[in-house]
Amino acid sequence: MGRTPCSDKNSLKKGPWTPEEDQMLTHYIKKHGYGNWRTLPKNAGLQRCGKSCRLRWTNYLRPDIKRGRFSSEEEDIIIQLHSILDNKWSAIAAHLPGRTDNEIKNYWNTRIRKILLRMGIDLVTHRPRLDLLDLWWILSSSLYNQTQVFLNQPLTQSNEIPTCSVPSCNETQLVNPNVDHKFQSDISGLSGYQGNAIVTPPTRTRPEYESEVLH
DNA sequence: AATTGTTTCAACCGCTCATCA
DNA sequence: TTGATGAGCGGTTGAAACAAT
Repeated sequence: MGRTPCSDKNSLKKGPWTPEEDQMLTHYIKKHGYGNWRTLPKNAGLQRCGKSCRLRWTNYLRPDIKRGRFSSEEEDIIIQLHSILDNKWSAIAAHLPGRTDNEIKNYWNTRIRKILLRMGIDLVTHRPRLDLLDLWWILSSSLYNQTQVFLNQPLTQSNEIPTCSVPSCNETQLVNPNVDHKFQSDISGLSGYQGNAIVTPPTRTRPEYESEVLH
């Protein structure tokens, strides 16, 4: 069915709110409550649609809004709830007093999401991405073997790099393939990740890791 | 100092759901 | 039961701020 955008009607104003508009909306709601959002803008003397007024009020003007950076405790909650609720931002926001769904959604998309991706963690399952793990496994094992063979072998006249086969899983220690230096600093600011995925290199074999971490 | 690239976040859009006549 | 309407949600956009070169 669909719905025409409210701003198409009566050439209502769009874009950033001015301090005057904020004041008019706040004053009206404090005096009358918000009741019907559709009729509110007209009653409050605003050239905005009800939807825009509701969004401005709930995401910015509401007196109980908590502004500023998310604490590490809040990050913990967001990450853990996201693993349960997925992108149900309003449901997640219900557990974080003073935070809006929009704010949490933005925070997830701009910060946490990137960190988890860099860690090689699947954003849907909150588990390590095994496709990346396998790829890294093959590449690193191959490189390791090439190095060992090369070091143990007398120099050939042609200086060719010897070829080698990929070892079995049991022979190779596991580290998280996507850990880099930037990640180390990111994760230090992400105390919340209790996730299922961080592995301390390089003390475990892959089968141990899979049985311990992935299940 | 100027330019370019990246990040952040407020705001919009389109859709679904709930309610009511 | 059905269609109209309002509220709310999640995805996306774009401008401003900031960082890097």
